Amino acid sequence: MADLKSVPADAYMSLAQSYGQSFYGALRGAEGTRNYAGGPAVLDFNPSSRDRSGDSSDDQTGDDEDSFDPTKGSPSYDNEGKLTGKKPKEQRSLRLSINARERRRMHDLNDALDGLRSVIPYAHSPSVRKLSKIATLLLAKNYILMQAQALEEMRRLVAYLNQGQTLNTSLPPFGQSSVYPYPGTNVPSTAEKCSAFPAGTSSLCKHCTDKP
DNA sequence: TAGGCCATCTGGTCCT
DNA sequence: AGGACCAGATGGCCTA
Repeated sequence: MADLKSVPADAYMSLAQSYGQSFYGALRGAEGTRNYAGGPAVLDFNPSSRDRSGDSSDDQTGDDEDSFDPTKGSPSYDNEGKLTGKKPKEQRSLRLSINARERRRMHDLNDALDGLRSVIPYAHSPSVRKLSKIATLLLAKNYILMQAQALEEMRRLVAYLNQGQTLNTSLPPFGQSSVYPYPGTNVPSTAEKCSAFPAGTSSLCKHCTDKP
């Protein structure tokens, strides 16, 4: 907990602001919402201001042009509203290609996050909700700090054993590092999840924010 | 039903 | 020119 306390609240606020809308919330899972393999993805993104003759790509390849009809679309404009040289169909094709690439990039990012989840001390059973992205990152940071502290502890112990030096007893007993995300168990309760956040309360934790 | 979390699309910027 | 990265916007799903 100590490490998370070290993260200033205004840092969270600035992060929240940078993400806009409601980025922060409860520690919750999203297994039910992870459906990018054929997920919804059919969005009508700001149709009034953009060149969107067809719907959005909703497959993995990004080359879905079934609903695109260049004859129905307006002429090609750039982001300043100026006409561009590319035909609408070419523009659409390019856009779909870019979308697919971005989708792939985000999938890679999510795969990396899954890998991170798999190595941090958190319950991995199917009955336990998957950590959110932000919780994964925060707990990973916790875990790294805890490991660093444990390593330092071991070094001191080795030095003591080798040289007969006095142990620095200010450190907590081995394995009881204050930065360990959820001490004592691998299956955190809501309160334990809550305690992983700064100062005992956090806008990151719905359990905290629901407190009176 | 509101809020949280997410995937996706999109345009902008930077780099190769 | 094309790709990578980023952030904003949007809508869907889920939970309290």
